[in-house]
Amino acid sequence: MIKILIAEDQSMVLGALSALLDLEDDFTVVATAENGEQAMSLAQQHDVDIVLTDIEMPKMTGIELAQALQRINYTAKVMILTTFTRSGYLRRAMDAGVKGYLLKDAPSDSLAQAVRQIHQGKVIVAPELITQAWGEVDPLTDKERKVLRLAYEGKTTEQISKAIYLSAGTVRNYLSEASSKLGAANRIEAARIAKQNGWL
Amino acid sequence: MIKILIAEDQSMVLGALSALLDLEDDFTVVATAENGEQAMSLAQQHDVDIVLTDIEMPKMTGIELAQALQRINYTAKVMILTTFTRSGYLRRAMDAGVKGYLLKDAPSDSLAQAVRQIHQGKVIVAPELITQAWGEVDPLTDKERKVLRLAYEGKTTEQISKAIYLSAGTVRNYLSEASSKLGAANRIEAARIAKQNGWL
DNA sequence: TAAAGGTGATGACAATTGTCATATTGGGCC
DNA sequence: GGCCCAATATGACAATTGTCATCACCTTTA
Repeated sequence: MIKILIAEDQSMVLGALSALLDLEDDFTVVATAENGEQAMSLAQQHDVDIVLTDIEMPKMTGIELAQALQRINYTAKVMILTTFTRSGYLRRAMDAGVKGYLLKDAPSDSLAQAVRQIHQGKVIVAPELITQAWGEVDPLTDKERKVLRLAYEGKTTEQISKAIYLSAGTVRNYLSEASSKLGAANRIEAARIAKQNGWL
Repeated sequence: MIKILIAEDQSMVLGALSALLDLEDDFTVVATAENGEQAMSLAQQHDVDIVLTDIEMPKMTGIELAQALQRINYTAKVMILTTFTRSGYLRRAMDAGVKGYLLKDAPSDSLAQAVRQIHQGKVIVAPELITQAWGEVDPLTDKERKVLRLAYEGKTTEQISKAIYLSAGTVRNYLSEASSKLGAANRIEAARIAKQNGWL
């Protein structure tokens, strides 16, 4: 019997996934969580084989969850199930020791199969992502990322400079540099590109 | 037996929802679709009681689907199941004759109950949305919306003006007007506000 | 210790954007 | 026809943004 813990912040989807996996005779969903923190504590309470988690969740993302589990040498295999096709996410997930990365776009009957394969020790990555995975690397520095994130929210140069304690001129330099690295014509486009690649 | 058609673009979620609803003895999922167009044609082939659909889908949104079904006097009751809490969406859904608007955040066991109630002729709206629903009305004109959408993508005034065959000056006027209506300091913030309210 | 490299700041200039007042145009409609 | 209105344009000006060269300070490292 493969013991599964599911973490997913949309209750409806969580319940539905749980129903889907419970249909399999060799699976049992031992616990469910609506955020990463809860999943972390439930994982420690239960004996679990597979942790199936989304990425974007309140309090703790799925990737942070994987990192935290890795840090305490937790033996369960972590599997990401998400909509995000950003190569940045995949890379970070692999670094966190994740054993599977599936997309919610994949047919629902492929999930059970993937769970079994990962349980057997294989590593599964959504085919759509394999090619692009080792493509471009995030070219942004931390400062550029931070500045770009604020610009993305519509903050002006002035507001950004106050928010992160840098001079307005420096902020503009970072934005300009980011745009140029990303081949964008302005801060908005730059932010969109970064966002699309999971760099933001 | 309540006959259900499900439209949802994420296969995994579609399959999971299908599994969830099939657990109920009085339900039968007669068809599933991955976009609105497909749902439209399947609805016409099958005899269906409830159409359960997401909003954002390729080819045809859930709201457009509801409108199309309303136009041909299709008798099935349409139910929206989505993540979007934008009041704009809810309003447009109600205008399209939708009988239920649930959030994916709601507990999964509330879905079956809602389906039954809607089947009995009730109208169900997620409680989180009821209060804000009749709040602010979309203040944007069609042109403003169109211009703002392009600006949101990082297009410059010049590019926008070419895309929609208006002078650059007029585009700037529209953007300025939109910002002022929305209380935003610049186009980016304006676009974000509009987006948040489902006006974009 | 000197060279190299990273981080942040400045100044200058052009381009773009935001704002506003004021045209122009082409319907509806009395 | 004449009037009103909405949609679109223009021009002018200030503010913001994008770009670039250069400088000042620290660390790191050879």
